[in-house]
Amino acid sequence: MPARLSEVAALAGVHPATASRALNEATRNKVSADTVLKVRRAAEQLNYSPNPAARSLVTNRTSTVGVIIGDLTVPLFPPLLRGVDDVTSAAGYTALIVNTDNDWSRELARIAALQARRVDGLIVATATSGDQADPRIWSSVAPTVFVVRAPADPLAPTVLSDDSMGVHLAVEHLVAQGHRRIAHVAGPPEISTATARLRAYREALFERGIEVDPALVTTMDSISADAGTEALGRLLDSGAGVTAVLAFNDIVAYGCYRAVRQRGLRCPEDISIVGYSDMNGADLVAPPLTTVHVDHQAMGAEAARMLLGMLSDPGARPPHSVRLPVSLTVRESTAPPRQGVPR
Amino acid sequence: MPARLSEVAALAGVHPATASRALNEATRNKVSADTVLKVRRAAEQLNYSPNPAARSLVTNRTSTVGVIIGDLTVPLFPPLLRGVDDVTSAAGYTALIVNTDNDWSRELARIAALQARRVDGLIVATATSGDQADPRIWSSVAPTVFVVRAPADPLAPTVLSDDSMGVHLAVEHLVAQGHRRIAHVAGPPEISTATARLRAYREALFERGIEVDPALVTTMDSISADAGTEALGRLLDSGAGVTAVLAFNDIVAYGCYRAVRQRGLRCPEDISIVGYSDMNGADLVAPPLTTVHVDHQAMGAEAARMLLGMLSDPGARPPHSVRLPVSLTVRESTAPPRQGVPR
DNA sequence: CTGTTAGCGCGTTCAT
DNA sequence: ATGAACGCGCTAACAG
Repeated sequence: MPARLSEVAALAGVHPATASRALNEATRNKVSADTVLKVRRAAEQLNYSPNPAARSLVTNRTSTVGVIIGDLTVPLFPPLLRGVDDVTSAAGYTALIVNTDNDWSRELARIAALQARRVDGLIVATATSGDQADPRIWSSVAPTVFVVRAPADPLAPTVLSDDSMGVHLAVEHLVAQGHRRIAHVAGPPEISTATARLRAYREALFERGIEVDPALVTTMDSISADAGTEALGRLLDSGAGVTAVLAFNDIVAYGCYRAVRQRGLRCPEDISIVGYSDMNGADLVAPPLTTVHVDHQAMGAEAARMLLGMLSDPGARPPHSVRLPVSLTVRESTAPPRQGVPR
Repeated sequence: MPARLSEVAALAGVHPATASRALNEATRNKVSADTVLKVRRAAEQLNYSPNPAARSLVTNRTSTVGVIIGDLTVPLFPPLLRGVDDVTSAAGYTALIVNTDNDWSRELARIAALQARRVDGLIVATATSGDQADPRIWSSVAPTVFVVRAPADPLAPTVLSDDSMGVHLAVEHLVAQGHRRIAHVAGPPEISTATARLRAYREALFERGIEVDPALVTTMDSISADAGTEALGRLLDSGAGVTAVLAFNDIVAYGCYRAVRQRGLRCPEDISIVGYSDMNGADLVAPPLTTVHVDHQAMGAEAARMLLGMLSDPGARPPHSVRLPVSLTVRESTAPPRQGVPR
């Protein structure tokens, strides 16, 4: 049982109210310098830490934020949570992390649990662009920041990465190596990032004066290695003359590896493959994957900073959404096409 | 602002204390059946949920448990947390997850934060067998269950997986395919699982009447793919005549893949490789990895159950530690040795 | 079975 | 600058 404020006050020889004022940043100036010192000493000596329940009860805040994610085993989430945790815990907040399993009813249940816990704010990484994603579902619970996935309401505070930039970097890299027949294995259109990357892919080719051939795009209806294998397999068998592939993400790229191998082709000698995300382990596969590096930790940190800003100044207008830059990590899954660089 | 208990009571036409009794499982029997009904109806109508701060203040419990892990990006943790979360949240508890980054000072700071939050219990997945790991550091904060890693005190409640069983399954599989020269790329001796697996490796060979050749064991001083590449490389170059390798874990196995490839050998045709953990993605590498499957989700769930048991009956003696069984997932990284099965 | 009373540990008035 | 008094929302002890 830790010490109470009254014990600290007694040891310091002051009234509990004074001790409270001395210990709290905001009210410290209403107390003489040396009583502050006495109280702090006493607190330290007794190893005092305020009872958060008692504090919550009067301040009506919990210093907790809920973080809603789909599936923790998806490799983008651990670094994202790390980023969130770094800034929240530095500010004295605790993150309550919730796994929805990408199940909407489960998500609703967990939101209710977070509400019951009286979280001060919410960081949501599960919003999809299509369905029932009315942002009020979250923001009626507490101030909310969206991250990684775009919410239905474009005005809601959001932290995304720059998909357009990533795709342009990838295409740029392939084109510089001499590729002209660059395929795209796209994600399902109800995922906002899938449509964004597809659009950027077309743009990037167009800007470089390369024919945008619809035959070079396959759309998966789910995101998995198997879907990638199947999708690229079709493309390869169609005789479209592909020399390079931009996969929707790293997992799909792994599936593409398999499709290439199954046909007795080699990566990168016969086909170059570029992933997206630079997930944990992308350097360990064979060949090590060239991929767009997304700094998910920075995204989590930025989302947390944004949310804490909203909490510290509830009156202010919601902050502008941001789109963080990405970079290209070149490894060994890309090389010039067989026939060499045309001149 | 959610409804308060007094409002529910007013709507139901009873005293707040009665409403409280009606709403709480444990005291419900002290109230007539139809007042329970009235109160529940009122609560539902007002969308009542009790203020956890107020409740904590009087019950002196927070219905939270702290979960301490090393690094969330290590793939065993996400499923483990999932297991913890499943059972804790079903019991009305919230898990507070803490990343120590495998940094001891950071761990101490986070333990302090959890203590400040008044967690009811602790699940610790970071204890190493060697150094400063006095279990009292944790158990002085709250009742504690250790999971995945063995604490210094063997009597502390712990959930481990059966390393011996896993190694025996792996060796059994290799021997059944005709391997006799089975190497082991072992982890550093200060990791408790490393010594356990090494011991089991020797045992398993011995029990099958196979020579235990010290030249077939390399010890890494850190656990990484690079260390695995380097370690198996030495073994391969030593001319010890290895036909199969048991790696400390999957990551190390990936490193072993590289060592094999670098020498122009092939897996599994020239060298069979077995991993340990069956981490996310082990089915996606080439060749898909044969590995000992550890059910980390089950371990997390079991640890949580154990902890909740301790919390619900503080008087009882601490529960016995358990060691959960593992299984072998056979994929394509193992095959009979080149010269075929000797008879 | 139900109402009354008290108090959990704090921050915040309002006096002094 | 400090002390006194109050109340946040809830459960527990005690009456009736």
